[in-house]
Amino acid sequence: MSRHANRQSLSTEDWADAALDAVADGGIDAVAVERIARALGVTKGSFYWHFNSRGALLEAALERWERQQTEDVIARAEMEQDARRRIHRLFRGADGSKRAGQLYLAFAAAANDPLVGPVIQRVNNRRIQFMVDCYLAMGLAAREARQRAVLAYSAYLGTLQLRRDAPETIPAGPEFEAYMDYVSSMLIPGSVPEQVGMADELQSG
Amino acid sequence: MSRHANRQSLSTEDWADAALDAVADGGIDAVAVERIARALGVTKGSFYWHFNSRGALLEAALERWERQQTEDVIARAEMEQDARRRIHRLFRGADGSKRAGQLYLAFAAAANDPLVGPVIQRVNNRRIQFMVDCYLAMGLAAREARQRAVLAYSAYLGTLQLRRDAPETIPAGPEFEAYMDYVSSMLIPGSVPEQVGMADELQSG
DNA sequence: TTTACACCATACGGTACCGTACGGCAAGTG
DNA sequence: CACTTGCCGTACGGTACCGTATGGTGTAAA
Repeated sequence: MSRHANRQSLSTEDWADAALDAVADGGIDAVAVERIARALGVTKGSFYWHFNSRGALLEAALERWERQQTEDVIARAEMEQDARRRIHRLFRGADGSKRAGQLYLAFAAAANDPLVGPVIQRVNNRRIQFMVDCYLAMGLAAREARQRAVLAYSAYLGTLQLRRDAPETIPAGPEFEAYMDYVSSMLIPGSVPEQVGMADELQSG
Repeated sequence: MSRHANRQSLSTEDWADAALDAVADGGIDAVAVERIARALGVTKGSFYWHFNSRGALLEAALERWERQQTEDVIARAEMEQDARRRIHRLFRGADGSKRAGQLYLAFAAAANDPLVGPVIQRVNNRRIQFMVDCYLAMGLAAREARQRAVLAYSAYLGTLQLRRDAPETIPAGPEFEAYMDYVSSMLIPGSVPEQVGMADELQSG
């Protein structure tokens, strides 16, 4: 077969990656054994040698996604010392990795699935906790840190959704930069919105 | 049959409503002819008398949803003269009607569907435009009105999603009121947070 | 070379869908 | 009373799934 030229045999990681690809652009229902097998150039016979069921594949994909999601957060945290710049970078992430957003939205849409639910719950808690810690590091009180983190993360999720469902509503091109600065000025404390806005105008203009 | 006791025959609106119920708690894939027929106490024979295909039912459900969504926005607009209170009311809507949120999230999750995509795109545009108008009525400049509307609507969508996928992250009970006041203070201009919160407490109590 | 094992193909039974064909029944209409 | 028509049930073919059973093929050790 054509596969033999590239690779001797498939591993469970190959299947999990293919499942994540399927989720990214077809939702969780796209995790279908025969369909992914076709995409990998094999048949079901191969799949059921590596996995016991479709649920096992979904579990493997979820585990892989959660792990690299966690690593992503940790990497983001270690990359920036300044808590303010950490949050700013997080928001830019909503623009950058399109696939990450698609994966989250696809999994979140299937949150009632007993396999998916706990995972996206953990992911959400971890990410919100990450933002709470950022705000705490900026000197905010516990209560306002949590409030602001929840609001900021909500805005993040909503932006993810708008970029997918109504991209034309989000300012594009150079306007997008100004919008991002505006969002930062609203959600990152230590500066009055109007003042920040004018400062940004001066810097970008 | 048992249905005969209640109603002589079904109308297309009955089917569309049943389809919306299915969407609300099963996603768009729950719009299955035989399943909804069972829920209505009939068989496919009835369905294909009223509709030509499953797509036609989905179209009817979408049309119905968009219409009552539009009416909802208009009603909200006419209910409150003060633009500031209009937005405040919108955010409280994220708490109130659970079904509305489920419907939006379910449809949005299927935005790549050629039937669904244009509809949720129109709904999003209309709702954002509504908020832009609110901010304009408050005296904001066009540019900042749009930026703030997009941010506020993003936060709204994200809150919808968090309430479904990780309800424990959102402050509950009396804390929720404080959080809502906090959100309002962040997204509604021209007022110091504490003042808005106390004003609402006085009017509602 | 023979044997063992990892890896995969083929073939099958079962379910949940969609859509079609057609038959039946009650209410109205001439 | 005959006859249409709105509404629905039944039966069928077709597809896309899941999961199982079983056989085949290459590679590597014995």
